[in-house]
Amino acid sequence: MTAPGHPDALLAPLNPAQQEAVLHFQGPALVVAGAGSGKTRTVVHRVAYLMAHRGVYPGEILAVTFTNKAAEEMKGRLKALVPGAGELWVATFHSAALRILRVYGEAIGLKPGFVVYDEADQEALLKEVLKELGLSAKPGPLKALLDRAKNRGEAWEALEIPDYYAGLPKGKVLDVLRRYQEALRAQGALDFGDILVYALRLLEENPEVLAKVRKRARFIHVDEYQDTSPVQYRFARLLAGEEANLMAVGDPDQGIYSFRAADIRNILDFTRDFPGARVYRLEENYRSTEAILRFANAVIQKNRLRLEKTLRPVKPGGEPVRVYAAPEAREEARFVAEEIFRLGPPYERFAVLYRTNAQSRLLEQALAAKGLPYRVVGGVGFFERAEVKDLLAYARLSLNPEDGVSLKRVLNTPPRGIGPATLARLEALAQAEGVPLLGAIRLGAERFPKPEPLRAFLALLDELADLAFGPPEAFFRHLLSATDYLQYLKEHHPEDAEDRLENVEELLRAAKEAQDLQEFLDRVALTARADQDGGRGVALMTLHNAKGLEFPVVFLVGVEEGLLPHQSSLSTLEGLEEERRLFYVGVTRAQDRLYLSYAREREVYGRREPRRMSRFLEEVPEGLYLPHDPYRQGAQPKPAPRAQGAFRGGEKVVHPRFGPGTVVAASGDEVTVHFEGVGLKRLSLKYADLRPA
DNA sequence: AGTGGCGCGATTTTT
DNA sequence: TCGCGCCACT
Repeated sequence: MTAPGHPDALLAPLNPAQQEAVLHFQGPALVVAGAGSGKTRTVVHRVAYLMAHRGVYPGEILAVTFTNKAAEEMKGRLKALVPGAGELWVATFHSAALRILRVYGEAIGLKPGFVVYDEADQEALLKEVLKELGLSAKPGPLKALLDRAKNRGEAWEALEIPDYYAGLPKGKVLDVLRRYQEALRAQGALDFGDILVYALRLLEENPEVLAKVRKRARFIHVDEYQDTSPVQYRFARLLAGEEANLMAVGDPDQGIYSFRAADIRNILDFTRDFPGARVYRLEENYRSTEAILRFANAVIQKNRLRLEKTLRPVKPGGEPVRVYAAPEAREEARFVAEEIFRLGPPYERFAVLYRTNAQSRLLEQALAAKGLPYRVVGGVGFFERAEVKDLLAYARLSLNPEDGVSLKRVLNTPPRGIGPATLARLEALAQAEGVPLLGAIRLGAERFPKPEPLRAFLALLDELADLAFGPPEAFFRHLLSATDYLQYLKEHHPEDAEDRLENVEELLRAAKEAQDLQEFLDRVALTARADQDGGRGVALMTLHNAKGLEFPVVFLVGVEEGLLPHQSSLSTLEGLEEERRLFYVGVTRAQDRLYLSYAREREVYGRREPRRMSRFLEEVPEGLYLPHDPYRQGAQPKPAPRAQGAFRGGEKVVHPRFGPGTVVAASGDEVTVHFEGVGLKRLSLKYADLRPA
């Protein structure tokens, strides 16, 4: 055993390739880390090593993760490993950028109370702009255009827009984009894309700010580097500066965010962009069994745009991958539920992965029908509930009275006699006087024949503004009582008032933990739907949300043409290859057991459509999986749980997870086995699928 | 001001 | 098939 202070303590648990990466000190480095190769572990140990043995202060280290959840996890692991880890800056690109903007944003003209608009707010504002310009077009495609421009850091003019887009001529499209951006600025609001664009501009235009931030980021790690967008790339590169103590970690085979302008060429070209970069390759896979890994390797091999690499299994053997062809989608879902029921608790070990959110419904129904507990990760999020959004809108408005989207949301919620007619008059007044909507309300409170509702509303806002800098919980408590909001919920949503009241309670609980309202709102804005998990039971999620996670048993459903690869991806090779990577990501989430399924018939928009097996599955050599026949398999209780006393001391056995081992002791249902490289494990024969070697 | 009926579009993925 | 927006009606 090595003393904790000794360098070896941080290296000992790692394989040689991981150790090399951990020992990397200065200059650029690329860690090509295959699925399940101990990527996070390596980064965590590298950070710890920098602190413990290279004299780097925690306050000089920045680690960028893909989600807030990943950031929390990394922080937790570091705290357990080294003292002083509390000072580390671990964040997503967006939260890091927002933090910079909160501190230094005034340098580029941002007002202190600026708000962050989420997708729904963004869409609401776009709709307003369209209405204002007298255009009828769908906000969706325009939003996609905005996102693309911002993620790439390009001006509108540089965008490739067809002559007609979203039903509008190109010139009008540009008008909308410009007007939208102007409206954001006027109300002191940033959308998601702006956060990075503004932060980048701030750093580019203000050398003294850049210098300060660089001091907090002398050593930078970027996780999931294959999914960085051009703006994120520039952000990281700018922070890294000449010294370029930048460690990029990722796997080109897992790049699945091109729709967010992520480009796997960022990782493929890393050594060109950062001359002299060292490359470390982690190809040993600790997660999946050999059977799963051989399947995964066969899948990804078909891609052309990639760096050649083959993951090597650490866990030999394993259950064969099973493929179930269901006659139709409901039966597919039933099969999943049945199989989970058969394998039994704990249910946290199961994940059901799918391409589109819409697929979750049948699965939820099937699981519920069997009484199995489940959680949908990243579905309609808590912070997207109407009642929660209402209360948050009041909060944003209290910090930033210019926020028109929030103002309109709460103006008549709960109803207080300021309906559509009044709103129209107010908007006309605002237009005529050239004042913001709130200003028009002030004027209206003087001039309108029925000013009381407006005056009462203004008085409410004043009260709330006074509380906006106090404890968030007190703010919300006052808001609830002043608006009689709970009563409003009970009256207007009698069917599900209980749920909604509970959500309000939950919001109050969350607010209690925040330091102030501003910090609370920022956190809410950047909390991904997938970040709020925590529940128990079978995990249901999209393939995108499954990135970075692992489960003992994985069901990947809807492995069929049109769904995976998705219909919309078929026109380009890049699109198709990204779908294949998505499939690969799903497959490599599985530790011990992997089930794939598809339906021969599925309802699409209420129409029954024939479907067929995904080309990705057809590409895989037949020997790498087993067709699953539920009428033979499912009828039997279990793949032979071994009878008690079936093993004797000294006997050689194989475990699907731990690999080969030797039985040390056996009594009744309990067996103690020594596994090579793992150590002693006590197993229950009822659950462990232990076999004679 | 609030409710109820009807028609149409939606589903790719999300920080 | 379903949820939302729009419109008409009370």
